[in-house]
Amino acid sequence: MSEFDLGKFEEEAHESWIHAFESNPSNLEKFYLTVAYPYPSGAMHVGHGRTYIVPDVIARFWRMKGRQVLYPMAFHVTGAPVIGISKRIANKDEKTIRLYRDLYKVPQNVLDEFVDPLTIVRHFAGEYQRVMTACGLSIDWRRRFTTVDPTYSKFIEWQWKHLYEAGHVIKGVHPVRYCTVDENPVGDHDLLEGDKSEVVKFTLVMFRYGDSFIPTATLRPETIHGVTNLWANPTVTYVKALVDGKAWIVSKEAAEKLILQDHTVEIKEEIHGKDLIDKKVSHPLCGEITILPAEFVDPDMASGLVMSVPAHAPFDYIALRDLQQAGKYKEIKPIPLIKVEGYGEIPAQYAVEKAGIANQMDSRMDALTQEIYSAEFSKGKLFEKYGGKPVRVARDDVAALMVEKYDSAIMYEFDQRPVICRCGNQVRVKILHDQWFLKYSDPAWKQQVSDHLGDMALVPAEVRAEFDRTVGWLKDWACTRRVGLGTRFPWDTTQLIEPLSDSTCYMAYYTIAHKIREIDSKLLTPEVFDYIFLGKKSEDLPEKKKLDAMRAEFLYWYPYNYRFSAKDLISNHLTFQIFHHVSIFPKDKLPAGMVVFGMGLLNGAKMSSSKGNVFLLEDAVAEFGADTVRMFLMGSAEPWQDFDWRNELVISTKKQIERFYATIMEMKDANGEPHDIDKWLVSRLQSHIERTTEALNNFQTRQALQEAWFSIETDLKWYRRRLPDNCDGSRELHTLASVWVRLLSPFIPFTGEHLWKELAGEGLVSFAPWPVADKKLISPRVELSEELLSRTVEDIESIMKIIQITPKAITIALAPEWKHDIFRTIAQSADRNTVIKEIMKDDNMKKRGKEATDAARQCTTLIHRLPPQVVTPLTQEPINEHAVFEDAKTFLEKVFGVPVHITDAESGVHVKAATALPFKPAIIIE
RNA sequence: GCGAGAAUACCCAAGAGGUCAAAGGGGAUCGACUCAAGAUCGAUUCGCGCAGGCGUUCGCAGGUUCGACUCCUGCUUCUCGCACCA
Repeated sequence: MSEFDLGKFEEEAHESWIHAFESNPSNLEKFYLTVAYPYPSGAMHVGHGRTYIVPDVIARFWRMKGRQVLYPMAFHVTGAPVIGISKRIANKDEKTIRLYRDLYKVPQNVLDEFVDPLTIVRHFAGEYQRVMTACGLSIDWRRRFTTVDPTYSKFIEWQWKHLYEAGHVIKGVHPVRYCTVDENPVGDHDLLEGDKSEVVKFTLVMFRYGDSFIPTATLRPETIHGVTNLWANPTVTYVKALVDGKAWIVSKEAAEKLILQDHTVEIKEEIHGKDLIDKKVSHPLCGEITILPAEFVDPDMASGLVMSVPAHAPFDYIALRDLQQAGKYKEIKPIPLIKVEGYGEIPAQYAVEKAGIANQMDSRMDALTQEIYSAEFSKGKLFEKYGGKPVRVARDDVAALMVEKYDSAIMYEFDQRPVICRCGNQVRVKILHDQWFLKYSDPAWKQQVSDHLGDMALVPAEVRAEFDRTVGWLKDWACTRRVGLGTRFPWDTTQLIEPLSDSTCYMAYYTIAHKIREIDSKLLTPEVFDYIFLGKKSEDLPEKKKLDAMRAEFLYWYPYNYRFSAKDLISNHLTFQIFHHVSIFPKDKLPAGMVVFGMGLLNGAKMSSSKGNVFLLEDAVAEFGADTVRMFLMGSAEPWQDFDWRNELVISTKKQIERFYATIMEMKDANGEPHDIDKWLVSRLQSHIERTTEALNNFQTRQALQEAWFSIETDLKWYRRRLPDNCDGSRELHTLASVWVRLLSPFIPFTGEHLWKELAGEGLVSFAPWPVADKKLISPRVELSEELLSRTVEDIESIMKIIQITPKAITIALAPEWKHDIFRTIAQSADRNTVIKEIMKDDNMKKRGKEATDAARQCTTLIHRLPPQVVTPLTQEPINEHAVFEDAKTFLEKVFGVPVHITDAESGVHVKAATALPFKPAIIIE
């Protein structure tokens, strides 16, 4: 007998699996599943393990169910992260080098090569494939590709041609967060501070000041009619600069910002803030006004100068009031221009006084400003003399008018500051030109996506709401980049296609990936792909025979059945791919389903490579064995739940596999004659088969393991207890072993292959037929009898525990026939309130009086407590309780070590016998 | 802040109005087998009970119902997402 040695099983299986999972179109029905391809910039940890093992278990399950299964894998290497990594390594960044050298265990000579970004992804792509293979993933590796392969780029170009022609790709101008030191846009994850900041759009209202303009930044251009003065900060240094050839006065900071926002700026002279105070300025829409001093004016906020509307802005109101209380500028009065219900004549005054705010420093000022702003925007209306329009309309109208006729410009600014880049520099808003977008905001496109989403199978069902919301929420997506790896953008080859945007239809590419390599990428025109994927014929197609083969391959496999991914991708990748599919592919080739995963924890904390809180998958496989890792990951939570990796729990998983191995080895040679209890074991096995199958149909790996592993094990324990003395298991055990190995082999395929060979199974267990429950072998009678017996044993045990006497004998007294009648009547009756009356009408029962009503009440309680799958068959055809206990008498005596008597309750043995009920005999321990 | 989901005994977790003191697993404790350890098997794991029972529980506070772990409302806490990033 061979020893349990996972390492050896792995070696054997790998040998037999070479090329085994390469999958081609056939007569069988297909099952195509994909998983989000990895970006290989580091080593795999156990969290990655689950991402790829769940689909593998499902793939193996469907393969055994007789489907032609395709599970492909590729590597996403486009984008910028790896560029940053190589730069950091080139700059000898200690932290990065430590991560790669010590945690990921990259040999020094390889690490030296990492100054080239492509080397990094090539190295780790190789590592990924090696570790994935070690985990037993049944991947068709012939189809492997990377997203920088020339043929893949051709595929992307084809795809984008279609998106462009459909009007989904548009060119625009876009304000972005920009670091002037890095000379690059910065994403949220690159920010040290201000990661919640948003870019807001200010209108610069241009006041005339001598030969210059003073631009004041506002979000409320419609309030121009209520401007009473400007605010300048007397402590700040302003500059006079030629902006696009015109003289502007702005803060120093603003001058720098304007350069990034499409203006030419030439600074002429500095002007001290205090020199602006009391100067006159004018604007055609409000006439001549004065510049007043205010320290709240922030030079780093937009232009550094603001207009004052004391009637509608609490800050302006208070600042003016403070000055007036000091006896200055008494002649200035707030000019209201917006009517808003519930805020009196002058809303800012009303709100400030109502809140009892004493001065500018009050902490409630921001909230108050926000309140007035919202109230006026949603409910406010301009006075008739200013046009009478609602604020929400007037705002845009006035802004447009100002830009058109009164020299106004737009200035972008953050809604909060500071915003600091990872490099420590202040982040600015920069306007990017020639920025291209995918027009996800297009309502018609959204509608197509929503419609298809409704037809898709989403697992678990709860994620549907999040998908729906994402489709509604998506705005235009900037889809070109200036740095990184990737495919050139066809309409501006200085730019690259953004890495999420090149990963939306590659599931279709898998179907042809191994064949398209044979064609020179220069020949891969859009017409070639039109033919392969859309069946569009055109003249002069190259390599027609090969194209036909690819077309056939695509038609066979597509659409994919299920896509697997972690839930954090719902709001981008998973939704994007539906957008792209509905735009390019015909209806019958659209994605069929998705399975969304939960996240992984390590010892209760989030896994994070940068924090060092990772356990490498390769180390886990080496330490515990691939099957252990697989079974642990599948059994610790359902795929969509978060899971937690804990080494001490993994160890006990390994013991379980070992126990399974020992049990199968023990059963494989069993060949005794079947006993009564075998019928029970076989009957139970059928429902375990059914339930395991059902669970895997629904991707419930944990539930499936529960059924296929623990339920069967529990049954076997009872079986062994019930086996007569000196009896070995029967030949039925051999059948059970064969079924059991197959049920578990999607989870533990290495052990599965080994045991399958031990059982003399045909071929590989990976391709063995999935067990099917045989209804004929299910015997409810037998199961019910065992249920009665085991319940009674439990009862006896629980009584013995309490009474603490050493029993000399046990008597089991069975309920008389008339109690069975009552039990049946109650179980079958619809109305439990009147059923007792019904029963008592019977003369036979009347005679028994209280005894009968008591029995009826007890039966009612009992029926409530028994599961319906017990009650229903009992009412249809009662089991012969006497026979059950007589047959099990030897067993009972063995268990309890005392003589067991079986008798009828009414034979007068004991007063306690009166408590006997159907399915619940009275127990007398003496 | 906004959107989506979650909260069950020592831990993980099943549970979709009466089958619930609540499956299963883990851990722990006790016992059996062993010279011993490991493995395996059995028992216990909310409290109280010398007869199969009773009492109190499923984040917190209310509500609906004859009856709620399950439905509704509010609150608290946690996870994920909120974009130009894989």
